[in-house]
Amino acid sequence: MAAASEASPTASTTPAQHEHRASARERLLAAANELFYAEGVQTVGIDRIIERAGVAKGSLYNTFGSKEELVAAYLASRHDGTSDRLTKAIERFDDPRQKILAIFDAQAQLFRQPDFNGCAFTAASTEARPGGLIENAADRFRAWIRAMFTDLAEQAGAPDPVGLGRQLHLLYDGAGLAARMDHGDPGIAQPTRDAAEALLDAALTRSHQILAGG
Amino acid sequence: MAAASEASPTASTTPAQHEHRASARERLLAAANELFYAEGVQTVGIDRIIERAGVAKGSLYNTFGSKEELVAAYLASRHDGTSDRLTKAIERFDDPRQKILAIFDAQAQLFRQPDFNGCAFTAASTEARPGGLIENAADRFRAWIRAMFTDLAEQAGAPDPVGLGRQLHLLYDGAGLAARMDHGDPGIAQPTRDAAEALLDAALTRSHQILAGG
DNA sequence: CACGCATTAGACAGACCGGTCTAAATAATG
DNA sequence: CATTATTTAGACCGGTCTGTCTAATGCGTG
Repeated sequence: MAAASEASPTASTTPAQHEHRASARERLLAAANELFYAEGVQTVGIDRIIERAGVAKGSLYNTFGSKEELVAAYLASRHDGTSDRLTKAIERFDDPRQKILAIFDAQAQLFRQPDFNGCAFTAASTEARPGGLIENAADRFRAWIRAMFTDLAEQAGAPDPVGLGRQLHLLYDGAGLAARMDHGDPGIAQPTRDAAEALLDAALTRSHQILAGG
Repeated sequence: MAAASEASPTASTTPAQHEHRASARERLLAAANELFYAEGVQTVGIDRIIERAGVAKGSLYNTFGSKEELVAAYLASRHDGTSDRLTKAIERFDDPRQKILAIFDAQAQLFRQPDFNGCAFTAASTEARPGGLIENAADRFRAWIRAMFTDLAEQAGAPDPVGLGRQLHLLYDGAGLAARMDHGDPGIAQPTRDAAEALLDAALTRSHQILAGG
C-alpha cells in the first residue's frame, strides 16, 4: 500500500505531520483493495468505493481521473505488497533451492488467510479492456514473478534456468488458481510443495546433467 | 429436456438432422458461447446475445428464464465439449502415462487456437454469485477433471494416485491460466510437457515400484 | 480577516442493465 | 379452414453504471 506518490505540486515547506488521518488517496486505495479484491472490479461500483472510503466522488475523480486508473493503482499496490512479501520470504535463506521452496510455502500461508480470493491480477484482467491499464499491470506483475523464478533457477545452477523458471511459474499459477477455485481447500499445499521439489530435483540433478554452454 | 450435448463450439453449421435452421435454444447457446467466452459473462449483455442469435428477447426468457441460467447452459455445453475432446485424446493410447501426456498435448493444441481465451469456468466464476449456478458448474467441471487425473494416476500405478492427480491438476490449471495471461505465448507447451513428465517420473519410478494392481 | 484551494454532498446526465409485457406475425395442429 | 401456441419486435420498467457539475463548506496560509 506504499504506492502513493508524494509528488505534490504545492511544495510547501511545512513539516509533515504524521498524525493527521490518511489522505483521500490512501483511503480510496484501502477501500479499493478491500472491495475490488473481495468482490471483483466489475461488480463493485464507484459509489461503494467512495462510501467505504468516506470520500466524495469529486475527490476520487480529482485524484485518479477514472475508475480504470483507480483499479490500476489498486493493482500497483498489490504488486508492491506481493514483492515485499515474497522478497522477505526469500531473503531468510541462502540456498537458491530453499528460496524457491520458500516462495511456495509463503503462498501456502497466503492461501490460508480467510480473505484470500485468488490472484488479483488474474481476476482483474479477466474481463478487462485489451491493451488497457489493467492488462498492462498484469503483464508487469507476471514479468516480475517470472524473472524472480528464472533468477533463482539460474542461481541454483539449473542447466536451463528459463525452462525451469517457466515450470515453476506454471506451478505458481496453478496453485493460486486452485486455491481460489477449490474454496480454500487446504489439501493444495502438500501437492504443490511435492511438485516443486520434483521439478527442482529433475532439473538440478547433476549425476547425469547435460551442461548447456561453457 | 436434454441438455444441448451436441452444441459443439467448433462444429460446422451443417444441419445434420433437419433442414430447418437451428432452434432458438441452439442459436442462443451458440451466440452465448461466442460472446460470453470471448468477452466475458459480465460485460456481454442480453441484448447482444439475442442480436447475435437472431432471436427475440421473449424467447430467451421463455427458454432459459434468466441470464444466469443461460450462462449455466453455456458452461454445461463447454463441459461436454471439453469432456469429449479430452476423452478422444486419451482413448488413442493404452498406456496410462501416455494418456496423461496426451491431455497436456491436447491442451497445448487448444492454446494454439486463435480464439482461445482461457478456461471458461475460471472466467465465469471470477465475479459470480457465491453458491449460484455458475459456481456449481465450475465445481462440477473441476471435479470431473480431478477424477480423470486421479483415475489415470491410479491406472499408471502411482503409490499415491490422489497426490499425483492433484499435482497434475495444478499443472493443468497453471498451463491454462498462463496460456491466457501470456497472450498465446507458444513457449508454454514445452515447459508444461517437461513438468508433466518430471512429475510422472518422480511419482512412478520409485526405488521399489509399488504396482497398484490392474 | 481574507483569500485560495481542496473537499464535501448530491443532483444530474447519458447509457446500459436484466427482465416484463403487449400486440402483431407466424407456425403448428385439430 | 379454424384454432391454438409460439415467436416476433420493441416499448417499457426500475435500477445501476461511470462520470460531470454545482454549490456549500471547511481549512491552511498570506
